[in-house]
Amino acid sequence: MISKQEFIEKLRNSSLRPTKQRINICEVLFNRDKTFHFTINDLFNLIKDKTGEKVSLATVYNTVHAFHKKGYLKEIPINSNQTYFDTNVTDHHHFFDVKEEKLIDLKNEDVGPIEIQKSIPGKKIKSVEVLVKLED
Amino acid sequence: MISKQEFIEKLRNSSLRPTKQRINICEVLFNRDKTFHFTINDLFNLIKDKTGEKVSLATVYNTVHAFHKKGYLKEIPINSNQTYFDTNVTDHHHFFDVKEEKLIDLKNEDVGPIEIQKSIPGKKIKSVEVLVKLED
DNA sequence: TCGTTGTTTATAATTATTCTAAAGAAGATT
DNA sequence: AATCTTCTTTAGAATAATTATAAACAACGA
Repeated sequence: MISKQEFIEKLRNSSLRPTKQRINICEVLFNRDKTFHFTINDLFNLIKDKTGEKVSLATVYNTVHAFHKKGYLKEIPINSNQTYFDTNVTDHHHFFDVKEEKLIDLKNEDVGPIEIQKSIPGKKIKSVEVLVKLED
Repeated sequence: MISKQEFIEKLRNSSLRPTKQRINICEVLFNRDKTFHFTINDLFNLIKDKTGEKVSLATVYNTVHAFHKKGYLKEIPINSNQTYFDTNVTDHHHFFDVKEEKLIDLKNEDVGPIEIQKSIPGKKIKSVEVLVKLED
C-alpha cells in the first residue's frame, strides 16, 4: 500500500492541488505492483470500479496530461484510435499484440543497446523507442 | 516518370479497379524519387494541387487503406492527432522532430541490428520499429 | 449495348479529445 | 472560523479525424 502522501507529492509537483478526484486517479494509476498500460477510457472506467466514485472525463484527461508533462507517465507511440500511456517511465520498449490490442513491456536488456549512427544538425535525441508488433 | 501501367497493377493487386481518381492518388503517392511521409489530409490536398482534379476524402481513405493492407504503404507508429503513412515499405526506422512534426527516414544501417531477446508463446514478430524523437 | 458489380461522392454518424463556463472546493489571510 | 481569491470539477458543447451510408455513376464482361 502506497501512502496518500506520495500521491499528494506527485500532484503538487505537477502543480495540481490534491483533490479527492485526483487522489482517486492516483490510487488507480500508482497503487500497483506492476507497470500499467492504459488508455484514458480504461482509466476512466477503472476509477469508478475501484474507488466507487465517479470522476469526470475532463478531469481524467487533465490530470493524465499534467502527469505526462511532469514525467510521471509516459506516452506509448503506437497507432491506435486511442492514446496509450504507461506508468513505467523508465527507458524501456514494448511488444504490441495487434490482434488483442495489448501492450507488453520489454526490458531494456531484452532489446540491447541501440546505437543511432545518424544525427540531424541542431537537434538532439530525446528518446529512442522500439515497438515490436506481434502476430499469431 | 513511372508508367500508368504500374499504378494499374498496384491497384489490381489491391483488388481495386483502376479509376481516374485512384490513378491520381497513385500519381501523387508513387511518382516520386524519395520516400514520402504523409497524412491523409496532406495527400488529399496534394492531389488537388498536383493533378488539378479533386478526389473525395472518402476515396482517399479507402484507397490508402487498401494499399496499406496490401503492403504498398506502411503506417508509422507515432502518437499524433493524424495517422502517418510512408511509401517506403522496406524495413527502416524514423526520426520524429517533435517541434516541427516532421518525419525523417533512418536507414536500417543507421540503427544497426536489433535483437529481441524475449518471446511470447504463440506469437511471432511481425515488425520491429524504432522511433527516435528529436528535440532542439 | 446491356446488365452486373464495384466506385465515387456528399453528407451524416461516430469517436477521441479539447473547450467552456458555472458551481464548488482548496488555500491563504485575517 | 469567516472571507476572499484562485483553482477545480463537471456536464455538455465544440472540434477534428475517421468511418458509414446510400444514391448517382463508371468499369467490366457477356
